[in-house]
Amino acid sequence: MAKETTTEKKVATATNAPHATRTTRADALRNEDALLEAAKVVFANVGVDAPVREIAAQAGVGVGTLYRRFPTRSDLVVGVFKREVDACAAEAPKLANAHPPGEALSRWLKRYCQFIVTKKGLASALHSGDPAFDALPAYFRSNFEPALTDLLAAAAKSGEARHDVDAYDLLRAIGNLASTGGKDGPDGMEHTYRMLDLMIDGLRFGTSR
Amino acid sequence: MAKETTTEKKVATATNAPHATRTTRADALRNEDALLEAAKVVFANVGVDAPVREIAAQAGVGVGTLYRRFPTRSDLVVGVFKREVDACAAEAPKLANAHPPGEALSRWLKRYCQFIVTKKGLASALHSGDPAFDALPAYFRSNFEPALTDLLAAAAKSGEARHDVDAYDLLRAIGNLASTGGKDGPDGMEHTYRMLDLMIDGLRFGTSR
DNA sequence: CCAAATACGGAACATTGTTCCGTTTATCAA
DNA sequence: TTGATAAACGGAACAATGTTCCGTATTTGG
Repeated sequence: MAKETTTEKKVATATNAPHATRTTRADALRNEDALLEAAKVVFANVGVDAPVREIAAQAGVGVGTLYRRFPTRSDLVVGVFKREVDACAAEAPKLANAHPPGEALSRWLKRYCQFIVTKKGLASALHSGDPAFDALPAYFRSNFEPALTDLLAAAAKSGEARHDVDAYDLLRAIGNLASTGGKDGPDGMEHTYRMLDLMIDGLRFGTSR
Repeated sequence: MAKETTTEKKVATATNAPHATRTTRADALRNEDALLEAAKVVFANVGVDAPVREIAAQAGVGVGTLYRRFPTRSDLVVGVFKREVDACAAEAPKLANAHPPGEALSRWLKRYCQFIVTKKGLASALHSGDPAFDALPAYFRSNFEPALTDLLAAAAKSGEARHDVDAYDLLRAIGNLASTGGKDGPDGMEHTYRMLDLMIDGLRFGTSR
């Protein structure tokens, strides 16, 4: 019968397909994630030129494993960047579920600020001319723009934001705002957050009169 | 002589100052220059991350000598940059002596274009955030602006250039012009030179009416 | 020409990048 | 469950480069 106990993902052809393609091993997936997490930490602490060994150690794997998954440093940088973009973008719908539209919007914009600031180290690498990074701006936009568009639309609908603000414009504006002043300023990120609040007030202006 | 073995570095008696400061040795000066010249060539061929050994070899000295004179790579980059600025700026008065004012002006601007193009490799290093490079923009300006100001003034006086062009504006404009399009374009530097000629024509416009 | 100061060269050491292969482990069919 | 096998692992070994150190050579001043 249907053998529901062995719900293998691979379809064996009628008689036999000895070992066409196995599924990627579970430990490999785990290690890939551990490496990205480790790289994120080490990049933040030591910089994007941190020794490969240190990243491997932080991930608890050997350098061979690192090189197998990420043959070049660019691969690792790209991986970390995309992972962080994914994580940040993924918070938008979560916040939208957990809070009123205006609150969700302002919380996510703050989260986005943090993303910008912590990725400042990577930003310089992105502008290094390495063609491996060419696709990242598009990735950035294709993830963040829809996320913010939804938040903005919901907030506008509930009267907590104006209707005439373009998501991408806002992403760029806040990106510039947060990339100067950084977390190492005289008062940490406070200045950035104050500027952000100002901008959020601006978003509200003219609504719900 | 009291103690044959202990006459180490005794303090000179009051009557004389034995060797307060010697002049730097001639070979040291020669080597410093050789290192800068070698670094210029190697940076151009291999990039600013070229191996230290290669630069030392090109200069015909040991790595110890290189490190003695330039403890960090930044020191070497700064040295090369300043040396090239000096060389380029120094040509202005020479050209002014050898040619009519208008000709001297256009020749020097062409020479300046070459400087910009060949230093494009260094330019990225300059914007790397290393504080060692902080002083270079000012050095650039303090050398080039007076040089060009003189050329412009002479050309204006002889009716070969208008009077209302600011030297620094012109430096920046031509710098931007030359830094895009570089020597590796489809037709070498020809495009850049054509644009430069256009600008020089613009300088003449409205004169000698 | 001599002695001292100075500079030199490059071997030795340190750090980091990269490859390679014997061993371990997860997968899957029986 | 088990065993064969592909997949993945770890880290030693090798390679490239950065940096230091010190015995030797050269220059300077007298």
